[in-house]
Amino acid sequence: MSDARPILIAGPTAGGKSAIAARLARELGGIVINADSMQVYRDLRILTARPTAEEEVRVPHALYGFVDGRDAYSAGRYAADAAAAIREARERGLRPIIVGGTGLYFKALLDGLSPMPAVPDEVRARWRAEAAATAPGELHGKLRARDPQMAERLAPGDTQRIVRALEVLETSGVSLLEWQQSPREPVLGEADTIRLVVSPQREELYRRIERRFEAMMGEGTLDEVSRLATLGLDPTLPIMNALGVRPLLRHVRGELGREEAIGEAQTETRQYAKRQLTWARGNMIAWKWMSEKETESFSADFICFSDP
RNA sequence: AGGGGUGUAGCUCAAUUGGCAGAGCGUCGGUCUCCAAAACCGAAGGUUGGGGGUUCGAGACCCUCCGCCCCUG
Repeated sequence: MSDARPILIAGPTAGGKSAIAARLARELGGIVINADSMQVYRDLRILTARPTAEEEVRVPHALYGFVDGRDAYSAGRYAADAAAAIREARERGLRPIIVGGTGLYFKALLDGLSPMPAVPDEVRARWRAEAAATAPGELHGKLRARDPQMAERLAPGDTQRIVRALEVLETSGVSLLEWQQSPREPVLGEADTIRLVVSPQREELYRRIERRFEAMMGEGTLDEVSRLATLGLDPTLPIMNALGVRPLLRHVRGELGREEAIGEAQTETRQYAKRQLTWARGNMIAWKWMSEKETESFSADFICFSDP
């Protein structure tokens, strides 16, 4: 009998996850399912290191490049989309290989998300506008007045979460804390998965990040960023926060030299990789940690180590 | 070679003209239940180029050596 458990592959950006996922999918008869918050968008294929069209032909892929950059995707939508993708993979007899760098998306799959009210765009927009217009501590004060327990848990400068708490409270009349305490329903049981964290040593990882960004420049990422610029998107949209977008946009506008823009983008990427590793250290303790190199010899006896 | 300038944290620069060596960025660590490539919190880091002198006290003033920059020949 064959093992059909989904394989989850997490780890820092540029660490070599995608290559492993594609190889496993090929060898095990699987489908690569995205777990990356930026690779869901159609725009910026090169900059977000999304698989090429040829790769998607060679091996089945799902949840890549299917969201418009004008939309704000979310962990909640991901949990639903990934559940559907896993279901469909099983119907097609394909083993799910879920790969990506977004820790929260894996958490949403394994722990589930508490049910949350749908916040109307109007409410969300109003609180965000208020957040932008007031001093950082002020918004926290408003939350403390309405929901002291929730305010207690949030740093006064953490505008994003304060806005979230305020919008949920306003639309539902119930504290976000209460919503969060309601039971969560995982998409996948941890025991029914094989989980890998792939990462080279820090120094090697940083070298790879720097090399990869140079390669992206060579592949024409500047063109896709220029194209993005012409869309005139709201700068607060997630796609506009993709690593490298800000410095490259400034370069396209002539506000920043090419080398400086590259340097800033590489720095952003290193910082992100560090955050990913911090997340993984704290949240992926029961995962199998390995470098890309270590994975080269493992696929044959894959089942051995993963099935103690 | 002569003249001028400059040297402070990994980088860019402060230090009320002699009175406790700081900031931003970077680096490192952490938080995190629906924007997570986000948002936020914290920490380390210095023989102030070297040596000598003046002074109760020197990053600052004096001497000297070294490095870098500019001008002149």
